[in-house]
Amino acid sequence: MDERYDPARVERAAQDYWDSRQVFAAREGARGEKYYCLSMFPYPSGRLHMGHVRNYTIGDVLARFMHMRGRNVLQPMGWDAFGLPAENAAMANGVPPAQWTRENIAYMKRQLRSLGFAIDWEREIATCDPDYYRWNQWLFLRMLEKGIAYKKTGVVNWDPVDQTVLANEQVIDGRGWRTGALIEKREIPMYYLRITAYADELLGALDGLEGWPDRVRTMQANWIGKSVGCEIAFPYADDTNEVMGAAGALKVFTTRADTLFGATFMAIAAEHPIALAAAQRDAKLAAFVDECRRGSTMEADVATQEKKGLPTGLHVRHPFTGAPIEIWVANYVLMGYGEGAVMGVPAHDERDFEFAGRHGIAIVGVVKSRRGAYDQVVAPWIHAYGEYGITVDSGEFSGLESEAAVDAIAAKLEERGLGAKRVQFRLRDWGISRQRYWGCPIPLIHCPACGDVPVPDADLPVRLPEHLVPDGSGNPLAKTPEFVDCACPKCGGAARRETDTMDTFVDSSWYFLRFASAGNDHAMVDGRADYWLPVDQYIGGIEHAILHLLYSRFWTRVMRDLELVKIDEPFARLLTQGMVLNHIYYRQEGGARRSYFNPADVEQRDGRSVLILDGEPVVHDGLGTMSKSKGNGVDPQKLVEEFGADTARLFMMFAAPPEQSLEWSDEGVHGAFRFIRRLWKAVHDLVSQGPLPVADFATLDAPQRALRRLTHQTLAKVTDDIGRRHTFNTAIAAAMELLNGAVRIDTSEAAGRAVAREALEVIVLTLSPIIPHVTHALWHALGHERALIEEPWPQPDPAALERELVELVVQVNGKLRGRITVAAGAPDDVVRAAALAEDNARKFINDAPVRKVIIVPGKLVNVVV
RNA sequence: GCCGGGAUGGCGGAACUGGUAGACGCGCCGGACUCAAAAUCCGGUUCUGGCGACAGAGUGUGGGUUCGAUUCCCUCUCCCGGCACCA
Repeated sequence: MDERYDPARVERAAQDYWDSRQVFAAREGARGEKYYCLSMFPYPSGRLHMGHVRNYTIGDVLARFMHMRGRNVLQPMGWDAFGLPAENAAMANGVPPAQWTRENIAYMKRQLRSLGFAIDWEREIATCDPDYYRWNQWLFLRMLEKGIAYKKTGVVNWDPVDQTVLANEQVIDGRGWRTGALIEKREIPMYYLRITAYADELLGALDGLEGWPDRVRTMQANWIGKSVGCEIAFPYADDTNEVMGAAGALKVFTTRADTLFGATFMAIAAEHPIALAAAQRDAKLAAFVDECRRGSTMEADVATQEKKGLPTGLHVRHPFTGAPIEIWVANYVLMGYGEGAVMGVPAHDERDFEFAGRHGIAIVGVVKSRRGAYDQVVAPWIHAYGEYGITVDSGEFSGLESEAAVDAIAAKLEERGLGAKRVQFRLRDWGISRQRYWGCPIPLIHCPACGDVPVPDADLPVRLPEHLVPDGSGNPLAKTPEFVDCACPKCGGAARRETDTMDTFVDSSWYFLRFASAGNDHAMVDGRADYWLPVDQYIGGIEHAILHLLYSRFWTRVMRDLELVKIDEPFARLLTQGMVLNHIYYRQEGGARRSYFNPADVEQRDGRSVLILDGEPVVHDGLGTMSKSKGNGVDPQKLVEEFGADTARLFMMFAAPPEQSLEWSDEGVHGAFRFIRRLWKAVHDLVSQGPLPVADFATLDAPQRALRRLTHQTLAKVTDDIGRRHTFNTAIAAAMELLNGAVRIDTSEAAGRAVAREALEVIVLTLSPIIPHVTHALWHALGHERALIEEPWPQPDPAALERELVELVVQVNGKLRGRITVAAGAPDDVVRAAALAEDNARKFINDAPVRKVIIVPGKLVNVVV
């Protein structure tokens, strides 16, 4: 054994061993119970960053741990390879997205390999490969047949200068990132997936996902947002009838039908048909509708913008009193949600209250709070106004509890055909059309004679041409006749191919199934998926808590209903890793464009941030997730080259528990390296003292017994920390303590060496999932023939854990005053007497009468005086 | 704005079910080794007072429950994630 720890040599040797024996190639039915361990696959942005290292190390630790516990482990890896950054890179460098993406994949794969992850690379997939995305297309056609996929219009960000659709990310303060032009909303036809048809099931099944963090389940439940309420139709008054050209009614949805008699205005979206009709004869209104059309489609922007509204001069009639209620156009009402209209009840809804206050609309209180006594609803808004209570001034419904009033009003509305109880979800259908090049083509053909015609299965995949280079003005597919021009599959006439591509969330909604059916040319999934699925442990960033995970749950159910898989839920257990954060710095360029700078290139000078290169200031934009678009990623490559993969892995796992977000800093990386070197030296020193003795643990002296106890305590703790708690940082800390104990033991005699050896072996075995390379070498050095990866996980020896004496803390009135040592398992009266006799405690008891003594076994005694 | 999460020494963090606050590591200070430096090893390190034994304070803010609160409840502040076309 070398005296010096040489990470590069050690890591090459270990990786060669694993590779040459195909240790991580998973086979269906081999070994014990299956364990499918999956980390979210990366977008191939160019280089790994520390968030990836964190994510994949967590997965690898669990995969290797379970391997040692005898499970048949599958840990695959692939590439979420379609998406916007490839198009941006193409615009910047003139390189086709396909080439850029494949080069990135090659580089990042080398990086992943150098980190020594126990991945079955035979199952690797990239979503930009036709062999993969043909099944997106195939399933989309099945959804179309079943009515799960359908076409309707949707709103997009339109850049009028570039004549192109922008992603939300490309809209900065309402302007296009390249052109700086004011963005408009534009309605275009798109394809949608009917996820709302599964809303109830997706919500209900959350209860059964016990292996998921509560916070994720809560977020999903809130996102689906089931509310039971009432649909109410307000018949048009004569003026509205006239403008709309026919009699009708304005429909709204409300959860507070009990406040119906307090409705003093109606608010409709700018795109609502009544708003459009009214705008035709009112220039001011037309200008306002136009203003609403500009600006962001993002909910966060809509929710924070100043709430504006304008009266239409038109009215509806109250369904019970017949009183006229004026219709307003409001910028906070969204056409895409509910009916695109809400009833305004200022007395009992905070947002309506503010709106009414600003526009001088009447406030009519119709519910009296049960607890808070208030006579009248007056500014400022208080919480009690919005509470349930007893209805007043509500005609025949007065004097009811709110809950009863909702039911009574709904029943009466239904009787009159003016409404009914209804369930409303916040969740909207999933729009999957993207007006972009680098994605999976939607397999449809538009024929002037036959309409929208699906591409026949036999013609799949519709291949994406890979040589195009986008220039920022629209989708290059639309300008490529070889792609667009085609024959109609039905009539054979000239037709145009659909040029929209699919949302990349489609790609990631089922990749975990394809890993389990890798290489099948004839089917999307096969029986192997039934063996491996569901994923036993899924690991990924908390930023995916809603969209990706919800879409995957939905897609899996669609495949279940098509009898392609047998599971309902794709992921049995979920670990949501916290973000790795770094500072964000940028400079404003032309248009709305910002160029970002890596924090490593920025320094603080006289209290401001400047670029080291030119000394000019940059704007600090807080902390954020490491990402390519913000330029704040940290490449692990230097770390691996300088200290090795084991140090990088150990440091990352030691820095914080996995679920916690983490501000990046490489302070402390020396500590991780130092620990590995200390462990190496400890093993080296022990084995160089001569042959390792066979242990007789029955005749140990006190320090040796103490070390043995520590060894087995540590083993139990590390097993629990890795296997149950997933707190790798505390597992590592415990192993460090054990090493501190092991190097202090006297090894001049055989018994001491035996106890030290046992301690070192426990460290090597239990840390092997985290630092697999160095432990692979050390295991051999400790005299073992068999490779560490083939060893089972060790069991603690209960006999080693026994102790005769325990130390208890003595408190007086809850304050720590002293310590006593008593026999383990001593009866309460003995413990009590010892505590009352403790010198320092006695000073604080000071002859006062003892009112109570609380004994927490093995921990403390609290004397209350 | 809405939904979810977080805040503990100079720094990362520990305290798992309400029971010793600060494990482990970094940094820093002192010492050993060295011609010297690096590396390594030993000791110290929440703050205040005290030579010390020890005492007082202390887990973002303000309140509450409890014999006892970092942990439970309420209020506020700041930070992070998501908000449907970043992935």
